[in-house]
Amino acid sequence: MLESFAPTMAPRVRFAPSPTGFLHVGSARTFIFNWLYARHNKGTMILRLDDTDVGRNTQASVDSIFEGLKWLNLGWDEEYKQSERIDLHRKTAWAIFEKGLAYRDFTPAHTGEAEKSGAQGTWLFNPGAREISPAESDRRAAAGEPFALRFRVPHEGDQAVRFTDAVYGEQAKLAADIEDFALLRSDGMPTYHLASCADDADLRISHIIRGQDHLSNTFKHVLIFEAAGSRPPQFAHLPLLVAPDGTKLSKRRHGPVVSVTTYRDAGFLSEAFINFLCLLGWSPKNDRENMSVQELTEAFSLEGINRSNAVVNFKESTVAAEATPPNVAIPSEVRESDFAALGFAAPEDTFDPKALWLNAEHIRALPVEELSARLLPIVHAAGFQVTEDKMLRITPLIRERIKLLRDVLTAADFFFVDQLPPYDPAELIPQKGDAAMARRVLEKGREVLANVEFKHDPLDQALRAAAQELGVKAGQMFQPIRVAVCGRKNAPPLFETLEVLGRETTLKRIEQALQKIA
RNA sequence: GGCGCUAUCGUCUAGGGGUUAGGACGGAAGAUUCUCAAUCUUCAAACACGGGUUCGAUUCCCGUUAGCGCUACCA
Repeated sequence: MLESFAPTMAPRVRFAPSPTGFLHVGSARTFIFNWLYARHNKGTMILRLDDTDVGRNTQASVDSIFEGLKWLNLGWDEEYKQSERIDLHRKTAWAIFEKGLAYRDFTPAHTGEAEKSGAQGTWLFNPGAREISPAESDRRAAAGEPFALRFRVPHEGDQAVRFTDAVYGEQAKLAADIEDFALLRSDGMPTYHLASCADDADLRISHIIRGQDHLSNTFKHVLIFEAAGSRPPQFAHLPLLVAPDGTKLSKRRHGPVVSVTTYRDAGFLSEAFINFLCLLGWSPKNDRENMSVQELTEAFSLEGINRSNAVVNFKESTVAAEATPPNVAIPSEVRESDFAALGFAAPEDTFDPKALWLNAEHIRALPVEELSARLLPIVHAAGFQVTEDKMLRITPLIRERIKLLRDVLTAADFFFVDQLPPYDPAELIPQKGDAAMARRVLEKGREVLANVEFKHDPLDQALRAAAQELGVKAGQMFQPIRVAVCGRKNAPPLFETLEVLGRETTLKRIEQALQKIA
């Protein structure tokens, strides 16, 4: 082959969402795989808005897509809008018509959904439409009669349309089984198939990496490319992302967990989210799982993509499915905080456990300064006043205790507030102890902590010595103090915590605890 | 209905004519520890079913079943 002597060209790939809904996780994964392929091969990443369906496009969808992509923070090299390229699409369609490979169909468009489900057998073309003579076709068109332009699929004989998919291998389908699909609608607007192929050819797309739901459409696309005189690009179809019940992801059925911004708002790190999505339908084949974007880029290849659908294992919120009337659309700006109101479970148990684990891993891998900087705005947004410096000292204490960035709010709350929220005084009572012991421990603690230096080692020594003096175990000494200063039993290590809290706050909270059990 | 695609632990996956079918998440148990978390150790858990081919199939072929996709003048 001649091509084999030519230097291999840098690939050009595209992500082509249609703005008819928010950016969902499946689309995000398609974007990521395209991006990874482009970067791995030093190619070009193109973003193209496939907005030819004017009736269903919304600005809100466009915004949602950009919002989601912006969070992913991967970027792209070129950007196009299909709606600005309609002349090209029409030109392509009429060129195909001129070659005799398309014809005008004056049959009125199917109106209802009636035909869809009841369709028995295969519909290939509208009766009579193919046979209209060129002269009559021209005459009726000139008379202003509306028509759709259809591709004249060669149904006679047993010729097959073929292509090789990088993931699914050799594909062939009898042309006789392919219907005469539309190129131009009766309003003159291009259909998805035509616009997509015309643009792919014009933008010199070398690899089309997209969802498997397009696998059977690809036969039509090959027909269009060939009719337009272009060589079809390399195709690579991705297995679909499905819900735990096996059905495709849908916001109405599955709630906000399918929207990219939900992950962002819940406190996912975009790099963890990307990592998670990459592991769905692709494998580096060396048992690596926790990977940075850099590592993913290096490891990515089309060969690692597998063929069966992958389940995003979030918790099915059946309550919501039943409680939410099916005809009530959930607004796209639904936030994690509204989950409960809508009947969805709390975020920590709705997300795929693996996504949560990866996020925790990525959080721990972040340098303290960076994690702290990411946490700060969340804390501020929640209405707490914390200095950058204090946050920097809190961060190491919670970074192994949070799975989502937002967990900072529950893991470190006692550092932020002046007055601890009310807690059960019974919590102050240590293991195998009683209220009297709790009181003795707190009184001793108050005495010791009034003088000791508020640094880890001196605190450690002083409190342990105090425990010995009182004849209680170290744990019995620490627990009442921990609850007194944190308001709960489960908290970061005591000495580090006291160090950050400082003497004044510590003593004040011990005093309050003492009053609680008085 | 037609056409296409898919089938390994609960989930994501590795593997491949002969393996104790590997890893990870999640689960269970234990160790460690001032609680929680993290960490470490251990355990349970899978080749959808039926036919071939073969000395031998989870792996190759066919069928069945199931799931998914397409079957629009949606994308």
